[in-house]
Amino acid sequence: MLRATEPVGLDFFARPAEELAPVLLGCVLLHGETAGMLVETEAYLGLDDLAAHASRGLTPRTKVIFGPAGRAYVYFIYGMHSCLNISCEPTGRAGSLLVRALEPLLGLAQMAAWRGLPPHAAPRLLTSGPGRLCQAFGITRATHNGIDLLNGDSDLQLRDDGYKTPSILTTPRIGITKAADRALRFLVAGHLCVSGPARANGR
DNA sequence: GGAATGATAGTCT
DNA sequence: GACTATCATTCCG
Repeated sequence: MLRATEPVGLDFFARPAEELAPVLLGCVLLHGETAGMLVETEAYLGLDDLAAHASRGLTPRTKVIFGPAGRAYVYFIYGMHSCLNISCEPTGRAGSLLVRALEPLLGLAQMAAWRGLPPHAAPRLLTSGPGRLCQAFGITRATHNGIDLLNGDSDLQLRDDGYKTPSILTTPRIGITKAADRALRFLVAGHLCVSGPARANGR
């Protein structure tokens, strides 16, 4: 069932976000006893993408985006939520992917506990949304920002379980006001665990 | 089923 | 001092 064994290589990540985002659908995020498969991502580019944090240039907050690929960029938003990104592009160039939704695979009860939900809450409530999945995995800026997702010793890891996503849907990004017309959101068509309204997702 | 709203704190101007 | 890559709740139809 779960073949989450192969770490993903670094050179694989050192390319543009819009190219990498659809490819990472089907990869597995691993944190201790919990694991989830990526079913929805968004690409954020560099200086010419006004919706990206990195568009304002290098600041203390955005330094991970400009750093090496395959690192976790975790930021705190709206006073209460964390969001997880994966850095890409070679060092010195900005680019990242926002992880918007996962399909829970292992440790569902653990995720529910982190979310403050009953042990058998519906799986789609656990990780469908960037804020939700961070809460379910216990990911915060303080604990995970900047860590190497490709290192087998890391607390949080990204792996390739060889799953080929049958059908990928592309839509504009969600929750932004600038550059909102660019189709840089990628999701597994019709998947139960993607965020947003069902009709727009082929469900 | 869908729209509106409030909570709440880090970051940058 | 304004803004924000969100979520849960509360309405309304």
